[in-house]
Amino acid sequence: MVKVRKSKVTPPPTECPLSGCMKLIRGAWTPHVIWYLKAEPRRFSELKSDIKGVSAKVLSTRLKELEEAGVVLREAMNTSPPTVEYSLTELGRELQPAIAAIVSVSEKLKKQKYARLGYAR
Amino acid sequence: MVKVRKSKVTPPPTECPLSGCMKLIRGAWTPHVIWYLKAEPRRFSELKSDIKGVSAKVLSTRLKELEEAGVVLREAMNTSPPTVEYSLTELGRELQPAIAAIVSVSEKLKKQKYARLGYAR
DNA sequence: CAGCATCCCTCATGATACTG
DNA sequence: CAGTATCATGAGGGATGCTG
Repeated sequence: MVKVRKSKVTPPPTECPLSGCMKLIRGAWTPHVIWYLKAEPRRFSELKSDIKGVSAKVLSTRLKELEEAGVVLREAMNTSPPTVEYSLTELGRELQPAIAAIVSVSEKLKKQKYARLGYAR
Repeated sequence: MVKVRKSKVTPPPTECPLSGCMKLIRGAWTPHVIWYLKAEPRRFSELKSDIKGVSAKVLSTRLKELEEAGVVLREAMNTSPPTVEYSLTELGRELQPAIAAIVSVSEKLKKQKYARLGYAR
């Protein structure tokens, strides 16, 4: 009989903190949005062309979710034609390094994989 | 006429590095797997009970993907009954802080939101 | 114990068209 | 420009049952 060992990793306090994490980065394009907002505020259509392949509907949905979560700030400018600028909130900016770290790891993994397969040259 | 400003964010070298990122953390349970492997190797059924709500099928799929990607190491122990231990590779371990950072931000956002709504007490 | 095979079903995404 | 409405699709996920 194999005994199930007790996990040494403490589970989150109330309910899964990872759930919150998942809600934040849910959606295929969420990392892209945060990525492209890192340097400066961007308008809707700018983001849409920054992020190749995203549809207006999905982009709009993500932006609304991120705004609701407190990651992104939406600011309608009183110009003609009307423009809207999106930017990262202070907390939103804290997500940037995390995403960068994941990207970095995935880059290293890619290289490692090529080497493993002998595609090094 | 509104001019579309050039983005100052450099797009990834060859093709979207964020795609690689997405592939890494794709799947609802991927962060959980990495989270629960951070301290020590875990067996399949241990992980399954660590991660409440995950099905064997999905867990198995994620583990296979992560192993294929080079994030997780699978080691079959020659015991009876057979046991299999999963652990993080060196690069896999680099993902841990990133996930922790995202969790941290999501916790802060949650508190901020409660405060905003007046549920502070 | 450690999975794989199957069936089903929901949700996110994509495309298209339209509005303020 | 900055979206919303509607429809169609399909991949990911859950449940169950079976194998080595």
